[in-house]
This record gives sequence, structure tokens and C-alpha cells, in this order.
Amino acid sequence: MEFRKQKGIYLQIADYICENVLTEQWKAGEKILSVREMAASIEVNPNTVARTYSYLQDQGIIFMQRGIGYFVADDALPRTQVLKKDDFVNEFLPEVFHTMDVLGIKIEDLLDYYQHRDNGQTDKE
Amino acid sequence: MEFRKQKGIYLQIADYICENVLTEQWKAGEKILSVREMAASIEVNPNTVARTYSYLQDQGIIFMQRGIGYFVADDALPRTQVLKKDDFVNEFLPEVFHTMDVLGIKIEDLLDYYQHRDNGQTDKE
Amino acid sequence: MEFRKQKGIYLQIADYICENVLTEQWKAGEKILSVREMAASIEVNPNTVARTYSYLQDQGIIFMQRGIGYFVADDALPRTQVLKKDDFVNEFLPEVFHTMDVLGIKIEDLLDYYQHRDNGQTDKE
Amino acid sequence: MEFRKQKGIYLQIADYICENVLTEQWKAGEKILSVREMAASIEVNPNTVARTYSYLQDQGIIFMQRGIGYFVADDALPRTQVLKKDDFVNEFLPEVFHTMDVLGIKIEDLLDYYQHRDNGQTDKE
DNA sequence: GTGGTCTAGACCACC
DNA sequence: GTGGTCTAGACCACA
Repeated sequence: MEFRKQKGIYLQIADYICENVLTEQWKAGEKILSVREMAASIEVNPNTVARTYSYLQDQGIIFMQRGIGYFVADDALPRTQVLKKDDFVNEFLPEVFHTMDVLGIKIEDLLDYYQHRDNGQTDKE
Repeated sequence: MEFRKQKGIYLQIADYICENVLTEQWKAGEKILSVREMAASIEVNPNTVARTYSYLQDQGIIFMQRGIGYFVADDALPRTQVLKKDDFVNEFLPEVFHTMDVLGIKIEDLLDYYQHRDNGQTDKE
Repeated sequence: MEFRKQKGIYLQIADYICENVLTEQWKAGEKILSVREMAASIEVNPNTVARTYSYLQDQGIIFMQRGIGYFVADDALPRTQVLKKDDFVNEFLPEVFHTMDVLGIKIEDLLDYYQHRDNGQTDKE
Repeated sequence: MEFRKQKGIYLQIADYICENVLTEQWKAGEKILSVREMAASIEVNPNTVARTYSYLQDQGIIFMQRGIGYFVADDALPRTQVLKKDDFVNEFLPEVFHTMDVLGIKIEDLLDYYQHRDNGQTDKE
């Protein structure tokens, strides 16, 4: 049994950045914090942030301009959605469905909860 | 940004026990590990396990026989379902729905995934 | 023969607090001593007081405001009465009746004592 | 606030002896444990037991035969009843009645509990 | 052997 | 500052 288990910190930072992209708080073309600034602001070793940035650059979500800094890529939003949607559907949903089985929650119940949740964004148009 | 944040260890242990009850790997009336055995097996302080057991006893999921040990309660399964269903619906589902919004996943997509998942338990009866 | 036997200290502290609630020396909404203040004032380990407060919070007799402190709950008085009435009837009264038997005191004698005690609140209305 | 507070140990030993007299487990004329035996059996300093015996001898509940030991007095039972009845009525009952007031328990409730307690010794004849 | 309790001290999160 | 949690170690009662 593992307690303090968690995803690598660099992936958590990536999630944090993706969250900002997905919620459009960070938009295409915007400069993001430098490796050192980010590291200082979240109190993490700069190498860890560098790894995050490198990973996100691989994913085409941010890009680097040597000597200038990192920027949100033009198609960061759809790429991030694709990346995270994949995680969500393949890693996360199966767990959710399993939990529902174990707890005896039916898909109809879930629909119910969805339709009656606080922020009624369901049928807005 | 928080990296080390987590539920208390004693609640994680409770979750582990609940999982075993829910999946019926531990059945009503069965003796569970003693406080000290459990503590040794998961490498945690006995006091922490004692707190878990005390919490689960309050919830009516396990019961104690002084000088003998702890046992799975007769109605542990339904009680655990109720307990966890609550968590699931109030803590977990809202997050899921928020993530779906952000990722542009519609409830219909989710239904789709549900109906086409591996173990086709959807409409068996 | 046991000399040092007693209820757990944390329960004795709970009794002390309940007493203050029952006699309305502590009223609904009042802040009570912080865990550390109480611990210092009664010369007990803070963990022990924390356990007492946690227990009383479970009972709905006090409530916590994170970073602020603990307060007497709105319906502390009735809840305390219920809690203690239970103790009185199930734990205490049987002992009293047994003692009366052993001492040859009849229930009528007890009624007599009740009606002639100092503060004649018996039949005031 | 005092926790390990209690009556003097010598009085607790006296209570223990009185209990045995009242329940007629020890009868008039029987020899009781020697000071040293009693002290050893309850793991207490012999001086403490000596004080108890001296106190009970003053009350006429036990008597001593020099070089032989202590014995239960002939009229130990009634004397003990008187002694304890006094305590019960003057020390104990007022507390009980006060507690009942604070808890909102009426004398009629108490009669009820008395008549419905487990061992129906109420109207045996 | 079982669990229950208390202590001392540390660290963390929240306000 | 507040409370929450965990640890290590001790002691007690019950069986």
C-alpha cells in the first residue's frame, strides 16, 4: 500500500498549465512564466519545470523562442483537449464506471445527477 | 499549487478496507487484521490504524470484540455503499462533470463510452 | 480492586464541558478555549483535548471554524441533555438502584427525600 | 481540573469491605484478611490497610483480637447500612437530584425507570 | 495476545 | 494564530 503516492510533480505542473489552457485563461501566443519564474512561484526546482515545459513542447502545446521564453502554441487548446480527452476516456472513465458498478449506481442515476447539478449548463444554448 | 496534499492516511486505509468490503473480498463476520498486524503490513503507526478502525466502527462497517479483534459487520456492504455513494456523488461527480465541460465531452458521449466499454454489463438482467 | 480506574481523560474533559453547557455557563455560539489553551489550563496534552473536541463535534455539541476556534453549537443544550440523560439512565441509575437495595432503602424513602430536599422545586409551577 | 482525583485509598478499601458486608459475602464473626495479607492482595502499603481497619473498628464494623486478627463484628451489617445510608442520603442523593434537574428528568420518570428495571425486585415479597 | 489511551513532539493546512 | 495528522513509545484493561 502506497500513501504519499502521486503522479510525478512535473506532470502535475503540466496538468496545471493544461487547465489554464483549457479554461482559456491562457490564450494562444501568450508568453508564459519563464522556467525560473515558474519554479520560484510554485517553489519547485527549476529542473522540474524545465522537464514540464519540454514535455508540453513535445505535445505541441507550448513552444520556445530561444532567449525569449515559452509561449502558448496556436493550436494549444484543441491539442490539450485531445491529450486530456484521451486520458479522461481511457484512464479515468473506466475507473469511474467500475466504481459505479461497485457502488450500485446505474447510468440513469448518473444522468439524473448530471441534469440536476448546480450550474445548469446542460441545456444552455 | 499543492503537491503533497492528500486525504489523511487513516482515511486512505479506510478506503482500502471499504474497497475490500465492496468487492466482497472481505465478507460479513470475517476477522480482519489486528491493529498491530495491519500497521506492520502497511508500514504505518499502530495509532493510525487504530484511528481508522475506530472511524469504521463508528460507521458500523466493522465491530470489535475486546481482546479478540475486529470483524466485518453484518451489514458492512450496504453501509459501505451508502458511505461511498455519498462521497462519489458529492465529491467526485462534480469534478467529473467539470472536467467533461472543459474537455468538451457531452453527456451523450459519456453514455456512448459507457455502452461500449469492455465488460458489457450494461443491459444484462 | 482498582484504584486508578477511571473513564478516559478525554471523556472527563467532555463531561466538564457538558456540565458547563448544561448549567448554561457556556451558551450557544460562545467561543470556547482553543485546543492548546484548554490543554495548558488543565495541564493535559493538546492531543487529548483535540480528541475531546473531535468527540463533542461528532455529537453536535460544539463546532469548529478552521483557523478561528471551537464554538458552542446552537442546539448544544438539548443535545447534551440527550447525551447525558442516556448515560444517567443506562449507566448510573442501575447502580443507584442496586445501592438502594443493598442499603435497604425503598423507592418510597427516596420519594420522601426528594420531596423534602433543600430547594423545594418539586411542586412549584 | 483534577483527573485522577478520588477519595483516599484507605476509604476506598473501607468501601470495598463494606460492600462485602452489605452483600453478606462476609458474615458476622468471620475473620478477614490480616493487614499484611490484605495489603499484599490489593498491592497497597500495609499502613494504608491498617488505617482502614482502624477506621472500620471505630465504626464498630470490625473488631480486632490482638495477635489473632480482625473479624467482622456481630452487628456489622446494620451498622454498615446506617453508615452508608447516611453517605447515600446526604452526599449522594443531593447530587443525583441536582443531575436530574439539570437533565430535565422528573421524579416520575425515575419511578418509571425503577419499576421497569431488569431485576424485578420491586414488588417481590 | 487483543484494543484503548495518553504523551511528547513534529509537520502541515488554513485564516 | 487556529486545528489536523502522524509518529514513537509507554502503560493499562480485557481475555
